[in-house]
Amino acid sequence: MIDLRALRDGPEAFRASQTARGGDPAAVDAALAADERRRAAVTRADALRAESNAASKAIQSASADERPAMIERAKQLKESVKAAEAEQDEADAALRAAAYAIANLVEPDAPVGGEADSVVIETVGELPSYDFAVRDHVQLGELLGAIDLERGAKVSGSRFYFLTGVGALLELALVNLAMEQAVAAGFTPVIAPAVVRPEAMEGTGFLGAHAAEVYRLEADDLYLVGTSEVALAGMHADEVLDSANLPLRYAGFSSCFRREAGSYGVDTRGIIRVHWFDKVEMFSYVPPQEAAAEHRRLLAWEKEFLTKLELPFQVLDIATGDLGSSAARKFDCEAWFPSQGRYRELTSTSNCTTFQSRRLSIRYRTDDGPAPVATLNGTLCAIARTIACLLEVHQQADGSVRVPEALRPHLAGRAVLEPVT
RNA sequence: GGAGGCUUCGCCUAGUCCGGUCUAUGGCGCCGCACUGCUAAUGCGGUUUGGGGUAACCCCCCAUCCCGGGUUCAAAUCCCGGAGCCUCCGCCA
Repeated sequence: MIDLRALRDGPEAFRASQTARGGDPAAVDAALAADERRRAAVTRADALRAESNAASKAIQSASADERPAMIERAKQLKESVKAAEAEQDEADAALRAAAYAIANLVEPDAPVGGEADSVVIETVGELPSYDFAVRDHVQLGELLGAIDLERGAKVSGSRFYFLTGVGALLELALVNLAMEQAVAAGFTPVIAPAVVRPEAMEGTGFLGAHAAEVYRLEADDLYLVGTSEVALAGMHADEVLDSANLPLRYAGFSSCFRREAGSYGVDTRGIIRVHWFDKVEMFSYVPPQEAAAEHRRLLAWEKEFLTKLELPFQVLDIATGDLGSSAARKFDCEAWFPSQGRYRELTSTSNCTTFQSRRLSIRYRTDDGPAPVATLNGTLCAIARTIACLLEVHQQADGSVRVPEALRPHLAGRAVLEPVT
C-alpha cells in the first residue's frame, strides 16, 4: 500500500511523478476517491460492530425473561454487521488496487523523459583499441572452451548455455571477488533462494507491468526470481527492524531467471541476454532520509568492482520513463563491448525508497513508532554478461584473454586464459 | 508420502479440554521516574500492531491470539480448509 498520508497531503507531487514516468496522473485521483470510500465504509462498519458488541455483552447480565428479545435484536445486528463488513472488504480491495496502480514517487533530480533522455553522468576508463580484428565473446568463449551455447540450447532451449572449463572457473572467481569486496564493505553474504512465494514477487513490484517477464511454477504457485532482490527484500517482510541494526546490508548470490518475453531477435547471440544467469546483488535497508546517500554508495561499490575488472564503462542517470514502478531513481553502469562498439548495461542500482517496504510491511523503530524503511538494490556482478564483457575487452590477437590483476588470486594466479583448440 | 505435536501483543510464556468474568497472565528486554559517589541492584509506572475520530494532547471507537472460512447473540477457546515449524516413520542420498 502506498503512503496514503503523503498522497492526501500532496497529490500534486504524485500526479507530476506519474506524468514524468509516462503513467496516468488520474490514477492518483482514483486512489484518493477509493480512500474516501473506504474510510466511509470503515466508519459505518465500526459503528455497527460497536453496537453489536454491546448487545452481546448485555445478554450476559440479562434476566431469563429479557433474553429472547435481546438475542433476537442481536441477531439482526449481526446481519447488518455482515453487510457492512462485505462493503468494507470491497472498499479495501478497491483501494488496494487503486493504490497499487501508482508508481513510486520519482526523485526530483531524475532526468525526465523516455529511454533516450537518460543522462551519461560519468565515463570511467579508456576505450581499448586493438590492432587486430576483435572477436566477440561467442567466438572467444568457444576458443577458450569457456562457453557452450549449442549444447545449452540442446538441453534447455535457446538463451541457455553451459559455462565450461575456464568459463566455470571465471564464474566462481567473479563470485568470490564480488563477495570478498562486499564482505570488506560490511555486507552480510547470503545465498538466497531463487524460488519465492507470490507475496515476495508482488511486494517487490515484479508482478506489475513486468509480470510477463517472470517464470511461474504453476503446480506450486511459486515464482522463479529474476533477481535475488526479491528474496532479499522478502527476507524481512512483516518485521520491525531495530534501528540500531541499520543500515542492514546483504550481498546475495542466486540464480536469476527471465522469460525475456517480447525480446525475440534482440541480443540472440551469446550470453548477454539469457533466460538464466547467476548474480551477486547488493541490498540495503536504511532509514528513508539516508536512502539517497546509500544509493550513491551502492553506485560507488559497483564502480569499484568494474574498475577492478579493468572494464571501461559509463554511468547513466536513468530517465523517469524508464524507471520501472518501484524505483525513485536508478543508475546503470554500462560497460564497453568492443565487438559491438558500444556500451551495454552490466549493473544497475535502484533506490526504491519505501515502495517495497510498504507492500512487504518492513519497518524500523523510530521515536514515533514503526515506520517503513527504505530499500535499495544494486548489481555487484551479473555473471554471464560480465564474463562476456571481460572476454571481449581483455582479448588478445591470438584469441587468448588477459586476466585482470584483481581476478588472478581467484583463478589460481593465472594471468592469461589460453585457447584450448 | 504417513502419523503426531506445535504457532498467543520485540523474545519466552499462562490461558484453549468445558465459548462470555480475556479489557489476554507472568518473566526477559526496552522506556520513564525514584533511590543510590558512578555503574549495578532495587522499587514504582509504562510498553502489540493497524485503522478511524481529534488542530494537537489526553482519550475514545474498531480490528488484531499464524492465515482464510464457518457455527454462535457472543470465539484465543468449537468446526472446516490452508500455511509454517518440530518429532517419528517411510523414501532418497
